[in-house]
Amino acid sequence: MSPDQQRDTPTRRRGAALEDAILRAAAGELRESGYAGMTMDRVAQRAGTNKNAIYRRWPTRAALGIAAYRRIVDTELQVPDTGALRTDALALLRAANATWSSPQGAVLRALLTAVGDDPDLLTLLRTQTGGNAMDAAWLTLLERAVARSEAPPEAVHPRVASVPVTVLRGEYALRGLPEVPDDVLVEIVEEIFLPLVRGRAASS
Amino acid sequence: MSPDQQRDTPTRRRGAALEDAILRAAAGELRESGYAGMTMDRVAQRAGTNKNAIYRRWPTRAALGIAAYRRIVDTELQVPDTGALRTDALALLRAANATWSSPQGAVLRALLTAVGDDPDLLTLLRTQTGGNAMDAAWLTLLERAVARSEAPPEAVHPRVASVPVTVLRGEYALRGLPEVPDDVLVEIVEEIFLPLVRGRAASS
DNA sequence: CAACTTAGGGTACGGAGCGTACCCTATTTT
DNA sequence: AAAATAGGGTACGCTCCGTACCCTAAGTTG
Repeated sequence: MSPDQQRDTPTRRRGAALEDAILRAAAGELRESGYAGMTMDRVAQRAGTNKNAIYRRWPTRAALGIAAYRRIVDTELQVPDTGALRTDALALLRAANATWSSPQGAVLRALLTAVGDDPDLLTLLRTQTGGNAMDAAWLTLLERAVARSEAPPEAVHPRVASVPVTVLRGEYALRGLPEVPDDVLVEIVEEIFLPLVRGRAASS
Repeated sequence: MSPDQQRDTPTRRRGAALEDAILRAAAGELRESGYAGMTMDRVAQRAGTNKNAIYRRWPTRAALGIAAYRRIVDTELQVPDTGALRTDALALLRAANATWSSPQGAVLRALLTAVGDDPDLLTLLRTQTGGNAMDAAWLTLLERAVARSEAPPEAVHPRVASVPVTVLRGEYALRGLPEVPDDVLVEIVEEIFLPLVRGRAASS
């Protein structure tokens, strides 16, 4: 709740400077109090401005939340390259799980449910979040496995690539939140992902 | 918003009768206005009672919503038996999709997001909803396929059984709500489920 | 049958929080 | 210098959850 902005100077911020201050404040609230705690009034106060300035830029709280979320994402997901598909997949799935179980992940999940009925915001969130980067990572994983003849070429398929993360997300959605234990990750890789890859060999 | 209860008789309902009236009213609201429209005040008014009587029985709106949801579920999911795994799976997945895309499914999804951070309510919802029945259905599907030697015995596994529905749910979660088109269902079965079943043949 | 206990009913309220409306003032543009 | 634009301050309306009182009907007990 620290001011985050020195309003000493009676100079009135405008445009980009103000927008930046708002986003910084919103991101701070997200970090400290989660999405539920990111109140419009609090954000306004923390940014040293008022709700007018916010609503002039974002039509709704959820939109602001998504915009602010970018600021707390430490992106730069790097694709593991351990030399074997199994260990690569496990590493990537662990990375995903770490993200989802972090406080940051809690914010993300809250955002997801908050915009669950607005397709536009939903796709916006997905593009900003790098959920697409995740899929891309799994695809390169698969390509490498194919190059090592560890997997059939037919395994390089977007649906296949998205399965592990989807199942992991399912765990979060159905069970409560705490965190998905590591043996579940192993199970996803060994009981689902690897058999799936293998099974696409003699396919159409 | 029709009274749903004749309060002509000054006879004051108690216990089970009242509880039933409340649940009926809540279910009616769910049907007509969805979970968002299921206001405690409206339920109370519609049941011809007041919020006291409700809160004496359910601690929170979400709990009432879950209890009322049972009433609008037309359960009795029957396991398809077409003679082939592919068509069985497709039929079952279509049934699941029909449920999820119906207004009833919208209520269910709203409930899911509403209780997303309460593990207790979450499991309560899952047991009442028959999400478990779904898994069981997929398992019998697999068992029949094994009996026809259409699938290896190792394919009968809870994780395998839950994959198609999980992926379907993922479609709803990531894309907006409207409805998942049929070719996606076909894709899930052909590109994921069947290869997965096949791939578990020479497994551990 | 009278006294007592329990549970409903009526109603009002506190508290959040979103989104909006006004009106004034500092900046920027013309 | 005048006009247009965008911030700031502040107060509201509105919805809705959950709670608090206080009164009364229905059951329960002696």
